[in-house]
Parts: sequence; C-alpha cells; structure tokens
Amino acid sequence: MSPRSAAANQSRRDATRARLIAHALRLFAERGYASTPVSAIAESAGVSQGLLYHYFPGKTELVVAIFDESIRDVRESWARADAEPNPRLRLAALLRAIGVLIRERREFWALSYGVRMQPEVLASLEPVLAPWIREIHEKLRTYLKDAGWPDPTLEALLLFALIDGLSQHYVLDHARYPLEAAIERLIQRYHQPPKARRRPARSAASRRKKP
Amino acid sequence: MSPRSAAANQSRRDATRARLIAHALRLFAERGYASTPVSAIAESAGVSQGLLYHYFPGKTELVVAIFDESIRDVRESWARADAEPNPRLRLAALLRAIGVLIRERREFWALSYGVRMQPEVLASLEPVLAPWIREIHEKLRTYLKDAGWPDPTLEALLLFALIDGLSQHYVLDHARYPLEAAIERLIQRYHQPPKARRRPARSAASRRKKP
Amino acid sequence: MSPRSAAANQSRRDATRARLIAHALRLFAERGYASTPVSAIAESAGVSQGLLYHYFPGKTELVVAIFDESIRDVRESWARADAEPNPRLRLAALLRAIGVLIRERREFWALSYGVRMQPEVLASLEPVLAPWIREIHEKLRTYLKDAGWPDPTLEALLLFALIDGLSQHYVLDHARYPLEAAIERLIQRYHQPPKARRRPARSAASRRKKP
Amino acid sequence: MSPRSAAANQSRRDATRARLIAHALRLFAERGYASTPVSAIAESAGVSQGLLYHYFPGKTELVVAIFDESIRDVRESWARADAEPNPRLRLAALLRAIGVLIRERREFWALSYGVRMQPEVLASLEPVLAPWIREIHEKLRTYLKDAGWPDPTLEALLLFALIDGLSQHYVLDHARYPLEAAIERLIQRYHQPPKARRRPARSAASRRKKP
DNA sequence: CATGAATGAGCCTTCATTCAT
DNA sequence: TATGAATGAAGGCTCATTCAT
Repeated sequence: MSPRSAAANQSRRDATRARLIAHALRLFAERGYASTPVSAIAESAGVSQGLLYHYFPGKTELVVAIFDESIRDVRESWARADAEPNPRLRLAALLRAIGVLIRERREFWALSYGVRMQPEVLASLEPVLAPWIREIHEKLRTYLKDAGWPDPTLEALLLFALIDGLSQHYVLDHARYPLEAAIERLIQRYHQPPKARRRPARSAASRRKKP
Repeated sequence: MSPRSAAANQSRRDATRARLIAHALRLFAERGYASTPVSAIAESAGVSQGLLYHYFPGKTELVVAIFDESIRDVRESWARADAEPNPRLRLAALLRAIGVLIRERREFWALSYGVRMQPEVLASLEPVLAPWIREIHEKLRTYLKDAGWPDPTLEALLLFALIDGLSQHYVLDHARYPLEAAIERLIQRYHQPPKARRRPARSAASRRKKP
Repeated sequence: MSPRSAAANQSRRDATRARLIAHALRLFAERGYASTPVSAIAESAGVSQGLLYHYFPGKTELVVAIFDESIRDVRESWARADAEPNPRLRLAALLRAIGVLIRERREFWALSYGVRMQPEVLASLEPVLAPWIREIHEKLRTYLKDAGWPDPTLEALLLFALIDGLSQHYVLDHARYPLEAAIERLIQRYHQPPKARRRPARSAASRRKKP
Repeated sequence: MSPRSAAANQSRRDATRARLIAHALRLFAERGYASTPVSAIAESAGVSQGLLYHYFPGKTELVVAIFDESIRDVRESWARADAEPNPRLRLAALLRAIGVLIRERREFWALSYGVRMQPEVLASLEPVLAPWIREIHEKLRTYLKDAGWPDPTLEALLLFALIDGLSQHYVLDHARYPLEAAIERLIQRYHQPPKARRRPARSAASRRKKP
C-alpha cells in the first residue's frame, strides 16, 4: 500500500469515527443511553453495525470516547479564561465560558446527566470522570481563592453545584430556561467576594455545642 | 361473608405494596432504573414476580408510585417550615429541612436524577413531576420575596439549581461529601438579601458594547 | 341445614353457574377464547376468580359447559321441526329454524368457529362435538331422503357445508349480511328435489377421458 | 466492497424467509396461531428466535406475510379459469380449481379458519382479507351472471358459503372427507342455471300471513 | 475495511391455577 | 360457599455482540 492510500485510509477512519461519535452523542442525548440500540447509532451514522465494532469494542467504549472528546473540548474552551490576568475578571470570564458551553454542548450534558446515575456505565467512565471533576473543583477553587474568597474549597463546592444544577435544569427545558439571565446574575454575584462578616459563621456542629 | 376480613386484607395489601415500593426504590437507586429487572425487585421483596403485577400495572407505574409517595413525604416535611412566622428564619428553616431531606431521601434523589434524562420514563412521570417542580420554584420564590430579595423569580431559579446540584453531588459521593457544611454556608448566604447595588447590574450584551 | 336453605343454595348455585356461562360465552365470542382471561370472565360475572374454580375445574371445562348447554338448546329448537308431518315442509321448517338459530345464537357460533381449529381445546370438546356433528348430518340426510332427494348422504354433506358457511359468514359481518334472503333462497332451492338427470353425472376423471 | 455479494445475500435472505413462512404455516395450521410460540417456529425452521425478528417485526406480521403469499398463489391459480371462453365451462373450471386448492392449501385454510374469529389477529389481517373476500365474491358473481344465473349477487353469496363450508369441513377431517365427490356434485349442480320458476318465491313473511 | 445475517441471553408481561382464610 | 392474594410457567420481543464472507 502506498503511503498516500494509507493516509487517505486514516483520514477516512477518522471521519467515520467522528461521525459515529457525533451520531451516538445525539441519539444518547435524545433517547437516553440505555434506550439507544447500537443498531440505531450505526444506522444513523450510515455504517453497518459490524463496522461500529471495528471502531469501538462495545457500547460502553463508545460512550467513553464521547466523554473523552467532549471533555477535551471543554478543557480547551476553559483554558482561554486562564489568559485573563485580572483574577476577578478571570472568574467572570470562566463563568461566561461555562454559559456558552452549557448551551453549545447541551447534548453532551444531557448524556452526562443521564449516565451519571447508572453504575454500570459509570464504572467505565470513572477513569475519565473522576479526574475531570477534581479538575473542575480545583479550577473553581483556585479562581475563587485568587479573587479573594474566603474558604475557597467549600465555596468552590457550592459554585460547582450551582453551575451543575443550572446546566441540568437548562437541559431539561432549554427552550424556556432563562440561562443567559441566570449566568449574568451568577457573574454579578461572584463579581466580588463577600465582605468579612461581623460574626464568623458558625457551623451547625459548633452551634450545637455552645448554646 | 368475606373469607379474610376486609381490614386484614387491606393491611396485608398495604404491607406488600409498601415492601415492593421500598425494595424497588433501593434497587433503582443502586443499579439504575433501566438496569434493574422487575424480577430483582420481586425477589428482593420476597414475592413472586407475577404478584408485582397485581400491585402495579407495570414497571413504569411502579416508579410513578415511588415518586408519588416520595413527593408526598417531601411536601409534608417542607410544610413545617411554613410554620415559622419570621420570613428570614423561615427560609433558613426550609434550607435546613432540605438538607435533612437530601440525606434521608438519598435513594429517592438517586432514582430521580437517574430517571430525569430518560424520555421513556419521563413521559409517565411528567404529570407528577411538572407540578412538583413548579411548586418548588414557587415556594422558593415566595420565601425569597418575603425575605426581601429583589427579583425573586430569577433568584429562586438559582437557588433551586444550587440545591439540586448540591443534592446530586451529595448522592454521587455521599460518603465524603460535606453536605452539612454546604447547607450551613447556604443558610448563611441566604440569611439576608444582598444590599442594593450602587450600580444596577448591566446585561452581558450592554457590557460587551461599552468596555 | 334445613332443606329450604339447601334448596335456596342450589338455586343460587345454578344462577351463578348460569351467569358464569353466559358471561364467558359473550366474552369468548367477542375477544376469542385464547384472548379471554379467566379473570375477565369472573369479573364480568361479578364473582371472584377463585369461585369460578368451584364451578368449573378449569377454563377448558367452562367452554365445554357452554357447548353442552348451547347444543342442548339447539337440539330442542330443532326438535320442533320433527313435528311437521309433510316431509317437504319439514325440511323447510328445519331450514327456517336454523336461520333463527344462526341469528339468535350468534355468539355461540362465533365461539364455536373460533375454537374449532384449536387442537388443544378441540380435544376436550371432541366428546361433545363429534356426536353432534354426526347427528346434524344424519338429520339432514334423513330429511333430504324423506323429501325424495337422491344420494342423500352426499347431499346432506353439501347442505351442511352450505349452512355452516352461511352461519360463519353471517357471524363475521352480521350487521350487513343478508341472512334472511339467503335462508329464503335456500328454502326455495330445497323446496323440491332435482329432477332425475337424463344422463347420470360423470366424474371429472371419466369426463376428461372421453371428450 | 460488499463482503458477500448482494445477490448471494438476497437469495440467502429469501431462502430463510421462505423457510420461516413455511414452518410457521405448518405449525399454525397444526396447533393454532395462539398456541404456537414463536420459539417453536424458529426452532422448527432451524434458526434462532432472534433471527425471526430480523425478518418479521412480530408474530402478527408473520401471519400477515403468510396470508399475503398464500392469497397471491391462490389468485394465480384462479386466474387460469379465466382463460376458458365458454361461460358455463368457466364456472366448472373455477370450481374444479377451487377443489384442487382446498386440498393443496389445506394448511393455509386451517390457519385461515383458526384466525378468522380472533379479533386481535384479524385487525392486522383486515387490509389483506377484506379486499380478497370482495374479490372472491365478485368473481363468483360475474361467473354466475355470465352463465345466465338470475340474482347472481345472492347466488354468489350462497356459493361462497358452500365452498367455504366445504373447505372447512374438509380441513377438519381431511382423511375421511369425500371432497372430490362433493366438488363433482357441486360442478354438476352449477352446470346450468335453474329454470325460471312457475311461481315466484314468496318471502317468509308473506307466507306466514296466508296459511 | 466492510457487511449484515445470525445468535443467545435476558427482560417485561400475562395468565391459568392454587391456597390460606 | 366465597375471596383475592399469591405463584410459576411461559411467551413475545429487544439488543449487544459475533462471525462468515
């Protein structure tokens, strides 16, 4: 085989693979992972069922590939926020980037939320998912800390939960959900860290101990 | 005339039904709705598979029954917060009640999040779910408004997202998730409405135009 | 137990039994034997499922009971035709009685035709059905013979087929089927035996040989 | 490009499909539609149960396919009778062809009669069955009319009923039923239209009024 | 690389029948 | 006599995966 045909072959492979991933993502998002037969994906992508198994060892690996790719894209998108030198604007930039991602990657979030509670799939996804979640949390934590927020760890936890909830609610009703307004309010709220309290917040535990 | 007293029969029915619901909830939460065969539920509850169909027309209705019951319980629990006369403390009471519910009803939330993205199941759940979501939002909105928050509608949206995200993250890693601390921080943050801003918040669009 | 209560009991038994048979017949006719659950019959008759099994050992015996009863009624109805002394009018009377029976017992015929091709059920029905069919054939044969028809055995075969076909077609589309007209034409045709042919009918085989 | 030649694949498909139809027909005829599990058909045809569902969407469609094919064959067979120019001989030719079909297609008639009274199956069969029945009736009517029979519509009704009844009785006891003799008698009877009656036939109603 | 026929396991559901009361 | 909860055995169907070509 000439190198040229080999290269052509490779690009064809890549194209087919990409098409499979794209169609799988759309179908998984629309109908749910469990309710989407492999046959439907192959058909939608215009390839035979057998061929799909030349590209992915199984349905599970297909979903893992989707996550791999999507997470990589999301990472790239976020990376741009790092360019912002001003820590306070940096956080805003990140939130805005997230808003865009929520909208543009809606299908992926749909799949993601649909699969998160399925132990079977989750098992294979763990190696991809766990580091990513840590990474998100760490990123939020750093940004918040740099912006002067106290207790950035817990704060990052809340912000992450808020973003995730927002994203999920948007996915569930994207036609009517006021995502833009919500993101703006979010940006505004995180524009500056809260002033130091007169009295430091006491935890429920400590409160119980000194009544 | 009746062979078993009607009351005895009814209580027997109720007991079996409750057992089925409890076991179904646990299994659905653990393994996911789609991955939990009806046979596993029946076996776990210690009844024959056929009997399950005397109590529920199908797997779908079983999950609907779980939602019906769980939502009813959640409603009752929240209703207590309404007793608090002070609007500001009322919101805190609600958040604290929610914290308790997240922990105590963890299995239900797991099922809930797992099923939310599955169109098939969702279709049957819609009549139960849609009013409930509206109700939650409305309750949050009212509480926030009574506590003096501006734009309570959007604010309720964010708070709901935050709670939902928190709950979901807790479900995914309940052993290590600092739910209590998060709830406390939440209560603290919502302890009083934000002060009026010096400058009204500008929309993303306008901001982009005048840098 | 006093004899009176025993008698009352018996009549109640009979009433329940009759009700079960009637409802079973209707349901079997409407939905088909195989597609009618025993539970539907019990419910329709307003008794518990368990009680049904006190009256009939099983679904099969229920259908046998229906046949027993229906055949008995049909026999009684036909018996009246025997009263007619004139052989020619007697045949007409029988045909007319059959016309009435086809209409009045439509449900039974529907069940009968639906069950005739199901070996399982047929096995239990054989002891009831076989003698009845022989009886019908014999009756037709005798009537035809008495009316002067040649080869009454074969003739009875044809007449039976014609009646059965008519009945079945009527059952399949009773709202539009011109049963009355068909019966009248039948009576007219069988009003008198065919004149002796000039040439005896030759078999298909012999005809093909001498053209 | 294709791994197996398209033609080879198609012939393979056709062969499997035909085998499935043949075995299904036999089993349905022997044991009845409802009492024949799909698994039995697959096993009898020597394929896996799952494969059957690659060829037919369901059990219902399998029986519809059988009807489609059988009816097509019957049509072809009857078409030959049309070639006969003499109207009187044409009717005889048709009846003789019918006699052959009754015998050769016995299994199909058995299935047909077994299914006719089952509303579930009938629903799917309606689109195939209804036009066919109209076609039969119309053909008989035309043949009778061409042969000089008065009131050919009603006459066709009777002839159809007779043929159907004959066929059914033959199916029920093919080993002993004198089908050939019956067909010959039929042909002989329909050899020429009845002579005009001296007295017009009176309806049952009018007859009852003047005793 | 590519096809799609073929498999086999498992799932949801139905239903005749039994049984404790 | 009467109830209806309970069982167990199928049955129809889906689908991830394999394999011959």
